[in-house]
Amino acid sequence: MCDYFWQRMDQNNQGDLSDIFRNSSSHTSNDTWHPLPEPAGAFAPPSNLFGDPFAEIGDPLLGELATTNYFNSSETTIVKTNTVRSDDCGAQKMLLEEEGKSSIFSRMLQISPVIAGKMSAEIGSSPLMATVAGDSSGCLQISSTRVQGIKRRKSQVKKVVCIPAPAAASGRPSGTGEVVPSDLWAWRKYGQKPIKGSPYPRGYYRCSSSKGCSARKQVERSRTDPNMLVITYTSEHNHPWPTQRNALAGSTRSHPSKGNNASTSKNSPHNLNQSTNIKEEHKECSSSTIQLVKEEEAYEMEKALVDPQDHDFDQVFDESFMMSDSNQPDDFFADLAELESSDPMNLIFPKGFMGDDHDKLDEERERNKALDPFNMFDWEGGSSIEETKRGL
DNA sequence: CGGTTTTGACCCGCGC
DNA sequence: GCGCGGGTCAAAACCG
Repeated sequence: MCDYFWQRMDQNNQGDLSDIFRNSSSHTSNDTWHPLPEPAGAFAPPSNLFGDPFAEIGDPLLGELATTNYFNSSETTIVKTNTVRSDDCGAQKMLLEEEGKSSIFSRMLQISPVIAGKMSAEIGSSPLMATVAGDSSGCLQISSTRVQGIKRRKSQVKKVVCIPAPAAASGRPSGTGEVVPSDLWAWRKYGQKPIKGSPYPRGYYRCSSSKGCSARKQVERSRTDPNMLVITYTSEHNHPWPTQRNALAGSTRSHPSKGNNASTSKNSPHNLNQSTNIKEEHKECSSSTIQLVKEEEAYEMEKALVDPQDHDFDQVFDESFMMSDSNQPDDFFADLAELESSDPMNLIFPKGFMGDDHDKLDEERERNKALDPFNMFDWEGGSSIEETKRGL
């Protein structure tokens, strides 16, 4: 699958997926999807690794989500309509017309954290608010949205990620009852507020990986679907991904399972041992939803939504992924090893984990299963995994 | 000791 | 100007 993918990436000089990826940096507030003249190939290293994580890297949270069977892609479809509706994130969402094919985006999301990150970045870089979502029916929604009715103090870029809440009721809540999935960034909670109209409070987090980093995120439960967490990323990181969490003390205090080692090792992205159950848990979660939203100033979404470029966009994805299998994280990481180390994921995965030795691929495959990148998506309710599984 | 979470107070933008 | 609601601050407590 991945070979096919990369081959295509190499063969197509225009109009292919890489073009779409690469378009992120070229988007202005008015342009639409269009290929760039650059030759295709492996993804270039993020030009702004220290800059906007939305634009190039993609948030590790998203990447981790992307590399699992989190989406049941075999059941997903791309939906294209001209419907505009309100979504949970306070934005309007436009769905894509149903293609009757497996979702390119879902496959994309399973292919690579990098790709998925880039994909989300591309969508997010669009002047439109873009949403990639798998709804409860298994449909993956690719949406262009525009915030309306959201009060904003300043003009700022936001990215909204909607993910299934890790069994809030049974999960190991923090002191305020919220279960927050952690990503590779170190976040420090600095506030919590009850939100009008929502029974669930909103938590405010800022990046503690680096002093001076202005990246922030807000975590709240969806008011319409309490099983969903809405994570809003604001501002940007001004530093690369942390190779190790610097947050240990406070981050584990609320864990009732603090007696075991997981509570202290969970924060290290290199410690991926505790996750078979987590992986299985999310495999079962076919109704998951990811929504990537990048908010910019008001934009004419309607125009873009009828733009013929969209068709090319879909077609490109279809061509690129029709041959792909849906559950190839292992293969992908094996293939990924062929990529240059400029990939930001190398900041995350130990070299061995990336499968740099193909001869040992098979025997390591089983082991890698336990090292599913999703494991880094560390649901803080580690002790509640079994409860979560029972709940599903 | 250095990191976190918690939580009430404060600040700010917006609508009336 | 005032009130409301959301976002942030900062002290206290907690944790490894």
